[in-house]
Amino acid sequence: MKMNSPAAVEALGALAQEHRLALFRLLVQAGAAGMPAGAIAKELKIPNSSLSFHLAHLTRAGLIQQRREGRSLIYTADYEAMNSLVSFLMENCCGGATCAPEAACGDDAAQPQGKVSA
Amino acid sequence: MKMNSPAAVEALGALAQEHRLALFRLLVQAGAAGMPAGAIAKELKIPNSSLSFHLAHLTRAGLIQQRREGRSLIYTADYEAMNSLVSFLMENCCGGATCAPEAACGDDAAQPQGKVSA
DNA sequence: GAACTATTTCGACGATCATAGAAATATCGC
DNA sequence: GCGATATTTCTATGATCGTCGAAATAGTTC
Repeated sequence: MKMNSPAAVEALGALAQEHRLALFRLLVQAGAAGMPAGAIAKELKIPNSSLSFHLAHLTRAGLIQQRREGRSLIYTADYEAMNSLVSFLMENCCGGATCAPEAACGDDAAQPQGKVSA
Repeated sequence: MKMNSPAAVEALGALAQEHRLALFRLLVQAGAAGMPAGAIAKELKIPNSSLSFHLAHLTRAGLIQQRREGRSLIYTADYEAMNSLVSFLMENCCGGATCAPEAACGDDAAQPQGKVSA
């Protein structure tokens, strides 16, 4: 995915909030298995309506994705977007000197290993 | 540097703004040489007062640092803070599977190579 | 198709943020 | 100390954001 300034601002803004940051990190750690909205709300201890607002915010920013599974909506972190964001932030780091691996995660390493009560 | 949730929220919030993001990336690319406030204002085409606001914001978030050089204040990106932030974001990525280099930039690679009119 | 569960949308409130001109502060060179 | 340059603080205004109860929507099961 190609990252640009407006998209990066949107993504960073989405992450710049306590609940959304915790939410995103939760999904990052959950791996490809993801988590249903209800479980997230319970984990983060916030009302469903608030969670929904934050989920929509992160989704709009392209940081997480949604899939339906039964009557639950499962959310997963978008590792590609995360990597793009990080790469964008570090672009030409240190004036072009080769110094950053520029991050890479999930593209082919995100195997499901978490528990999901599906 | 140890990163925690409030600090990460502050850092992300600082970056979640068009001008500040451009400013930070400019400094990231400027390397250890950094840039004086005036040059930044000219580069980003924003009023001094606005720039000062944004510089203070990024400084408070711990993402940039300031040093005096003559009558100019030189700002530099704090690569360590940037790396900490990225690492925090990717912590236990993919459920602990080894997949991310977790970023590294500047700690010993940020050699001055830009021009500074000192 | 009705009862049930999971999740989202609506609405209203208070709080925080971005902007930029004008005035104040700091440093320099003489 | 004075004039000049560099940067910050002050101040005011409009805009955006986070919260969460209540109602609405979507999907499941029988």
